Amino acid sequence: MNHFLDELNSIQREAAKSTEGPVMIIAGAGSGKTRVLTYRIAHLIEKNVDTFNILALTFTNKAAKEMKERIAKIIGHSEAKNLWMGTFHSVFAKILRIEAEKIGYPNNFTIYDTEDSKSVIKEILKQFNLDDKIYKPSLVLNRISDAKNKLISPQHYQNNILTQQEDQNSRKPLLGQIYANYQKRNFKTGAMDFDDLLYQTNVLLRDFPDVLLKYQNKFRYISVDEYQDTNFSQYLIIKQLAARFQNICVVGDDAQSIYAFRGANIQNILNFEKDYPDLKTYKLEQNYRSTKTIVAAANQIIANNKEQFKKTVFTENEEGYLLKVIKANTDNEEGQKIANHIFETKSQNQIMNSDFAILYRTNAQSRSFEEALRKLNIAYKIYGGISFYQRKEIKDLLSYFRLIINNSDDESIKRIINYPARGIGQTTIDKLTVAALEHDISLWTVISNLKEFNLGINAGISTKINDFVTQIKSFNLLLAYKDAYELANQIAVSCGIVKELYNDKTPEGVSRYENIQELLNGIKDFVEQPRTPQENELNEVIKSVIDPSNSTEFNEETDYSLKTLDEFMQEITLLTNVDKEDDKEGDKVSLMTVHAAKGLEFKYVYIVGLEENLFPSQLSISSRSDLEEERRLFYVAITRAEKQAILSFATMRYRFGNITYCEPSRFINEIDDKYLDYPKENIQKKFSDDSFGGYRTNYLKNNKLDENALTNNEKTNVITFNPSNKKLIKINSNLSSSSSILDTKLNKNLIAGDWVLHDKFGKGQISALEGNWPETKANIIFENVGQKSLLLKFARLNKIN
DNA sequence: AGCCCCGGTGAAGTC
DNA sequence: CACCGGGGCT
Repeated sequence: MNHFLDELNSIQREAAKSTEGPVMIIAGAGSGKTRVLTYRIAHLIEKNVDTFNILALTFTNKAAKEMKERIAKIIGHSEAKNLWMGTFHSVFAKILRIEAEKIGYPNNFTIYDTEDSKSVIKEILKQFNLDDKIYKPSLVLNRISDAKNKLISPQHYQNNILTQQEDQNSRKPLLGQIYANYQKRNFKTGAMDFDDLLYQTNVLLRDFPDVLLKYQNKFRYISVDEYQDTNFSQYLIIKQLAARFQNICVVGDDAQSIYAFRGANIQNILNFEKDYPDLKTYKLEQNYRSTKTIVAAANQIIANNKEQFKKTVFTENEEGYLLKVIKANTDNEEGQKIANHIFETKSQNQIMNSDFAILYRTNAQSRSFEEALRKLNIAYKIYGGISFYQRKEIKDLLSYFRLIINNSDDESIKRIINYPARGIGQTTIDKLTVAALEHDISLWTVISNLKEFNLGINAGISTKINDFVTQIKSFNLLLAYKDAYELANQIAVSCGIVKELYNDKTPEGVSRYENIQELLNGIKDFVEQPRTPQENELNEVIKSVIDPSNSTEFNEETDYSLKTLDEFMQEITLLTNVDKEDDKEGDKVSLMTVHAAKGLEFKYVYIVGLEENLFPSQLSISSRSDLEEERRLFYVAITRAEKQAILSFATMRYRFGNITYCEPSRFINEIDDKYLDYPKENIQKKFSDDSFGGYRTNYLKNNKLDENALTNNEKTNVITFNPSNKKLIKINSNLSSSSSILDTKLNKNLIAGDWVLHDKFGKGQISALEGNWPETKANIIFENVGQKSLLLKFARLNKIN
């Protein structure tokens, strides 16, 4: 039988065998990096490295699970079980559960998701009496998140002149105080948000050298997948842990870094060499996934980026099909054309639905594809969107679980104290919240000692609150003695959620009821799975904490083999929708965002909505580094394809309830014509007189714009009218201030020979005009900067005499 | 306390 | 268009 390393090419094999010291593997798209990483770990184990000493960080928990299974197949299940594998968040959440008390958190701390975090921020804004239109909760949270990912503490933040200046300029001078208050509150309620899982790990490793040493000794061999997507906080954790043995292997592709928006720092990979001068670098450049055409086109796109490692991805696969470009008039027509193309490709080549993927920039684009596929009876599956665990009914029930595990979890109390309705209204909750704030205690302390506070709550409502507290306490006592399924069931029934949803016979109600059942079934599955050794280790720590101290007499009888509800919660809190997906159910076309497609591959890949302001997104266009990230995203999209990539765009689409006109994405133009299959006129005739694809055209009167026929939306948004083709044009209000629209409208009257003054380029003369308004380009010879070609609709010109 | 309707406002990507 | 929050009504 072949040895597993024989399945690798020579560079892959060298990389896999290079186990000692710092290693960086730059892996081009489709170059088999997962395989290398997997075999590298298998090889370590074969060399008798204890699995207990291996840590592998992956991008999703699903990836970790798959890798573990592959390793188990090579070296055996009992061995593989001991490996620590998972995402940064899940691995360090586990370590924090063990060590939490050192940094002042309870071991059973709650993990807040984004919704919880925003709710905390809203409350702080209320307390500080701040306008949530200026301090938008999502913005505030982003700012806090950025700070944490850069390991900037609240104190540090408030003392830093730079951050203070930035916040002054953005009219949000109190952000530092909000940040400090946010951290204080969460500490008090025993809660960590996603960023805390990394931030607090850093605090732990910084302040407790003995803990650092313990984990340095434990994790002697560390590997990090998708290293290009790590942020500073993650970078530092790795650096600290690897400092003693320096057996650190990072794998990544700078060309596929697409998470800068959440703090990922491409410099981590570009600078890795500086941290480890005796680093060994391997470049995996042979692509095994895609055709020559796809690889060539992808290389050409990425070459437009300045910041990158030099590498040459090549393939020995066949030449393959050209990249097909599809033009549609509307978003609906785009859906139809793509669905038809899938239909035809299938019927000609006997291809499975699951060989097709439709990738879009934003989740909101999925609608037209769903409709079109449904019409043709093609099965599809949407990935992403709202995750199972984010659904209201699921979060409601999980909030009961959370509160039972950690009584201090204020967010959960607020969520469920009156759900199902038990007559505890907003006025009452406000009174409770104020009391908690005044005494600097958690909501739970207030409601469980209600009679000690004189809150002016009438006797009837007080009884209801006490009943609620009693119920939670009774579940609390059962936590250590019932398995997760039994207890979850009991809670779901006796809190009234099951009854509430059962009585709701609307389709939504039925679906919610089913979701609750699905959750309970999931818990049953969980209970039936035996624990891994790591889980056992964790379990012992946690059990000692959640066991109520007033019932020590039962300790002897405690059955530690029970899988309890708190364990279940730890297991699922950090699962993402990607992790929960089960790809094996049915043969379906995949619909997902490009981000979600990272790491996947399909025979036929449709990259849709390739329009300026959509892909690349509007928000990226003004900054070079953001635009480069969009380009990497496009690169990721194209390199998912094995046989053919199909690119599509629409010339108009509905956005914000308005018709907007779109231009084809610059990314299409960056691909050489020799790789593309499209009729040339497709691109040129952007504003052709094609049918309107069902959109309204009745705003004309005597061939002129009839203002009265515009919808309110159209009126309030900035709309101009193009007399040459009789169409409405929405000018994006983000891009042009209202004054500049007036200015540039005047440009319409300019003719060759006119002298103009430009804000930046100074004085110049128009030598020629080409194209019809609003696409008119002017060739202008400036006195100081020479010849420029400018689009009149954008250029800020003033005519001079 | 709870429901409904209205209007204002807002869509990138995610652990 | 879709969601959310506020206000008014029951």
